[in-house]
Amino acid sequence: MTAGPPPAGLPDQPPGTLQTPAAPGVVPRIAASLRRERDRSGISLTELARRAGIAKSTLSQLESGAGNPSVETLWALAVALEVPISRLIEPPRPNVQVIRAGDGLVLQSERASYAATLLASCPPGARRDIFRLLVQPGEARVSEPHNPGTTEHIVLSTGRARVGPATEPVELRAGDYATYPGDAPHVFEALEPDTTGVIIMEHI
Amino acid sequence: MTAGPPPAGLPDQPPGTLQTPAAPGVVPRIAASLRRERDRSGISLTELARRAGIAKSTLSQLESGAGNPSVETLWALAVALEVPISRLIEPPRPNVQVIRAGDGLVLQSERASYAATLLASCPPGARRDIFRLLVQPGEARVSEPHNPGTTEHIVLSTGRARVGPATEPVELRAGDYATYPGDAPHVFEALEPDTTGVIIMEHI
DNA sequence: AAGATTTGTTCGTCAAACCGAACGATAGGC
DNA sequence: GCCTATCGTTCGGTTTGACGAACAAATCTT
Repeated sequence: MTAGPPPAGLPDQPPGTLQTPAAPGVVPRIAASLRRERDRSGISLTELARRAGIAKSTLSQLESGAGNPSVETLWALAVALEVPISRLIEPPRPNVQVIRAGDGLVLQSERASYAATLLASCPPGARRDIFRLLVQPGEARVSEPHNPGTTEHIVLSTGRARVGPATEPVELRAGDYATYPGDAPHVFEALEPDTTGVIIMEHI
Repeated sequence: MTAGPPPAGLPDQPPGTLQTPAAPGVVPRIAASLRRERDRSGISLTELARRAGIAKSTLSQLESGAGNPSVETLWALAVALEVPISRLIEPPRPNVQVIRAGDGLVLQSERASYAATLLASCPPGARRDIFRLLVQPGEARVSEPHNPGTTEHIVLSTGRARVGPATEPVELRAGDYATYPGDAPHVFEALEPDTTGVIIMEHI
């Protein structure tokens, strides 16, 4: 996105994520994230600090919102918590799903040759969408990049297809599996009639 | 990727037991990322520092590898560069990864009639495993409950199967999708030869 | 009930992240 | 030629993040 002109100044939004009117500092979010993830793993503050190799006093202050940790500190915490660091920094993934909730919703392409059925939309807590694909040979379908951090997984059920990053697609046959970044342009082109598959879109 | 991808933001360390005295790798990666992204956007160091609202001396040292910036600093830079912050911190994710039908780590059941191939093991941060299934008719396979909170999703590719909670399985045909709790006993029984499918095990 | 652990917090110190200014270097403009 | 502008780097000074120790409160032992 953003071929947009660099509007002289204004340090505004988190890139690639949504905006919140009153730009909330990064710090309070990190504080909340640390709390949340630590609670989730059921581990104590002392123990987490020990595993991360940082002083518990530091962690205490970070969780209490006084902070602004260095990347190394935050990285160590992310490792110890076994979460990607982005989950500590970036705002909780907004529901910017292209698809409205509802079962069996079919996303018809402009061309009728491409049909994606939403099987399980991303519920709160999970971070993935699951689609069933049914595609006919023809022009390759080029997908625009999704949210940053998105990863796509494809398992081809039947048929043959050229799949992957627009720059380096690979050919898949029935049973083959491929994964690639979903936040870069990518393609899906059926090479046989009634090519079917499953796509898991994972939002890290 | 038979061994899980380390992509989601953690270094190559075994989750669970780790002592990270110093986080090696993070700072140089940030240095490289900053250079790269700034070059890509074609703006000067001075200008970037101005837009990010930080001293150019700071940015200079960061790009030269001396550093360990605070998150706020790094965030400001990510905003100014119009990239998600993860692009500055995390190692570039690998592009396409393919597991051909027949390849991959196969989890053989006691009975040879059930074969599950691990396609994408749950990387730290993500919370799902993806399997390819190839099952022959015969005795139903009963899975013991997994971790609490686990949800299973199944998309049947070919064949026919009885799937679901042990108490109330349903019959699926090619293309059908089902989801059910994975933390309760559940079954999978192929009703036709060479029944194939995809299982997503989601660990909330 | 008293002692022993473990919980999370607060305080003083040190190292370093950040800043502003000054620096030599390179590239136009008169 | 010289002057000016911008490039990126380097040098003191200030701010502050991270550490270790000491702290009170809760929990487990004995």
